[in-house]
Amino acid sequence: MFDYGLVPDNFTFPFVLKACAALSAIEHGREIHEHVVQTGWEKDVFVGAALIDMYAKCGCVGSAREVFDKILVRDAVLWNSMLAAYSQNGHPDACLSLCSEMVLTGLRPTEATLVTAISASADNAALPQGRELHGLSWRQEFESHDKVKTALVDMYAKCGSVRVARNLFERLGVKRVVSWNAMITGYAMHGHATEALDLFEEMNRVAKPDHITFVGVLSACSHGGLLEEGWMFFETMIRDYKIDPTVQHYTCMVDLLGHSGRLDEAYNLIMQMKVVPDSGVWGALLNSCKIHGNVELGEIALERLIELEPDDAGNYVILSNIYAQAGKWEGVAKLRKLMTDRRLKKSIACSWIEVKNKVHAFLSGDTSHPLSDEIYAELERVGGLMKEAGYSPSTGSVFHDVEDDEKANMVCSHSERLAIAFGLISTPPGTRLLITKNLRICEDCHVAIKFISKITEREITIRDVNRYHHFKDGVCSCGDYW
DNA sequence: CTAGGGTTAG
Repeated sequence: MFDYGLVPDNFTFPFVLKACAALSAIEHGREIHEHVVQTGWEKDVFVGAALIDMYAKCGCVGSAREVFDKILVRDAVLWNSMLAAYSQNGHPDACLSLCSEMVLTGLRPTEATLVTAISASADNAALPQGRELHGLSWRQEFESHDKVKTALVDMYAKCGSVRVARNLFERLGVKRVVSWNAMITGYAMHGHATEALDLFEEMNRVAKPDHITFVGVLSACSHGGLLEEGWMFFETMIRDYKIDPTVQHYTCMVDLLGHSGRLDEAYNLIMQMKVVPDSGVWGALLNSCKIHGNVELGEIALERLIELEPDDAGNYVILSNIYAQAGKWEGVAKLRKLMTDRRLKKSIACSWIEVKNKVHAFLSGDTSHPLSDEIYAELERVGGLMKEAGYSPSTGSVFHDVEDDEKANMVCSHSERLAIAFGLISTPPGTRLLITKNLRICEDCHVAIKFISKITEREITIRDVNRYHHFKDGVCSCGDYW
């Protein structure tokens, strides 16, 4: 175009920027951005939205925001692009606060605004926020839109209300593949394997499952420990549905084999698969090694994980736990040194609970809550009842568990226990407690919470980093492997 | 005289 002496205009840029976005070609994108500035189109909302989207798809949220801030007369699509930029780059909270800012300017949200914001609140596992957006959808008369409703199905499932999700799902006008996928995946993460598989059968009569559907189905099998069924679905997917397995499918299979204790088979599967193994696959293997106490494969998995994500402290901690369980203290010491040398800090454990539409957050050993004294008193009271019922804090491996190993003899002040105690004293008897946590639940807390659920006759639901645990009457829905 | 562009759920 330049060779012909032509100057691009406001219609040219969006096309070119879309191409940059599709290729994640950031250098080209920045070059085009310069042309935009030179030709004076930087205040155009169409060009601006395309620029924001390009930067977002290249992972440069900061640059996207600069573009957004320079445009003072904004339309809804410009806002939506910026919301999506945050959402796609793992900043759901920024997405949500920008959404309220948008609403405050008086601009009417569009379908895309709601879909983006609702999915951000799903990522945040923030039920109050999600509910608020549900209300906003009603008021703006978008609740009947199937896209918005599917986003709500996903949000309610991810925020712990599977039944509400199912209800909305049934009220969808047209169930599209994404809608089925949202519901199946929702059941899977709650460990409701039967419901997920029943829904898959039902889906087959009316829609064609895609590769995401199978991620849901396979993860349902793995969370439910259904080894045979998992293999059957994996094979049918390839043979009958002609879907090539992706890393995500392999991750489910590794998890499935690993959970059943078939670690060598899991390792062999990774070695022979035709796609490049990512941190998810090796992470699944490492986690299975932790469950079954396999030091040798755990070491291999960590080696690969260090190559892929050297700064993720969680991986080192898991292998360290495996060493500790096996009594290999020199291994524990070696990893601890490795972590200090690399200046790696474990992420701080945090749990939060919603009570009366308000979120209360707790850190491990936290004493900052206004009701702190009452919370610790309740922990002590319940702790006494637990001892009578036969609970004794596990020793040994707990000293080096996922969080707070310095104060391991005080495991009873782990963040989830504080959140539970707060829930117990601030809700009527029998109310279900819903807690979200940023890390895995430690072994000891898992045992303890089973006791608490029985003693207090409460249903306790905890969302872990990767799945839900439903504690009821002394049993957890994860069947004790997670 | 006309056309053509940006955002969204699993």
